[in-house]
Amino acid sequence: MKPNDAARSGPKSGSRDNSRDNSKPNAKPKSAGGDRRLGDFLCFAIYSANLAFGRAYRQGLDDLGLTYPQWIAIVALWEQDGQTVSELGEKMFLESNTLTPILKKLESMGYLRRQRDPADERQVRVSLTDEGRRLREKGMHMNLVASTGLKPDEFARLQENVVALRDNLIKATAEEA
Amino acid sequence: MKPNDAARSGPKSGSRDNSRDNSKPNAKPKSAGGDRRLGDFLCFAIYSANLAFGRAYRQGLDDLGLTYPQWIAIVALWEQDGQTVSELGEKMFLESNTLTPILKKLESMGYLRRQRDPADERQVRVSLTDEGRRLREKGMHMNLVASTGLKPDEFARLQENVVALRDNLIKATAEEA
DNA sequence: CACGAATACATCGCATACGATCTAATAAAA
DNA sequence: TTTTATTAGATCGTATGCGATGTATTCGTG
Repeated sequence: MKPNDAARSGPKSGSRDNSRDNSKPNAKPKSAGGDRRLGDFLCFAIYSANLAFGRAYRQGLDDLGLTYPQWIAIVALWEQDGQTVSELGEKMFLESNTLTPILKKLESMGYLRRQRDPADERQVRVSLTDEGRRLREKGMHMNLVASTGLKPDEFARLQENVVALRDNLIKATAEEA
Repeated sequence: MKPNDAARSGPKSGSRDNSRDNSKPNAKPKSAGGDRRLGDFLCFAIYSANLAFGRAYRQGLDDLGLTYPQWIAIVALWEQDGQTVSELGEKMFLESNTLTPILKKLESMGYLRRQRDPADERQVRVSLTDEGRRLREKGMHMNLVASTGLKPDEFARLQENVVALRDNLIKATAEEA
């Protein structure tokens, strides 16, 4: 089978039409209306930084045999055990449609238990098993990437600003509903 | 929305202290080993901020009929047309396994063309169609969320720090290979 | 108590991410 | 010039995110 039947052949002379070369508008367009370059988007900086973190953490997570969201769930449960799916979701900023499969997977791996709350059968309480706690301890010793290249004060301020940004975005998004 | 406290009437093995206290060691554990709370992880701040951005942008993107990575691709191609898949991937921090399906989708929507470079048939050059450019212009006028809640100087510094963080992570990850 | 509304999860479909692997085309070496 | 290695995309399987929807349980009101 051909690797690609589309995108093949074409009138396409050697001149690749860089006619559209917007490489340098003029001055800083900034937040005017939108003709900004990719590098000017804060959202893209966050998006790509998140990808970078995922890759930086991959080795350590592979050693644990976990994915990133799985690890987050373990950490969150270690902080407070017996949370409901909703509560856990609030902390992880995820909803049941995303969280349930992750929790089921972790349960199948033996790291946690999911059980309906007898007091309210709608709710599912999630709690770490001993093995899950051991995994969390194991993760302690693995310093998952320290190479942020930021000075301590920059690091702290960055952390605060990112959190503030996140919370503002969430608030603003919720408001316009 | 969240009336009850967790930790109550757990059906599980009784003696687990739900309120997992985590006894503050003394000072900031920081980069020590890892018994940090979720909120102390910079990676989690970035991760959740990225989720927040995705939600904040969703309405505007829905109006365009695009997803977030699709929109990024359009923006990147508008900056420079006729890029190869690799070049585009470098800017978007994605590889062909992720990028190809996105580009194929955008092609099927009529926003871009994918054609093998006659000079090197291994490469695929991607270029916006007129319709793709129109979409980019349309996106200009939609100021996708301004509510970061940050003062301009904070915003700029945050942007720089996030970019620096990302690049350092990538460099560090590449080095240990 | 009946019954519709609200709540808490779960399921489904689509769209990323990404490791592993494949193919075709080109480059490098023998 | 064969042979081999490298390169650029594409494909596949797995795991998120998330909108839309389904289902069981509980709540609220008459």
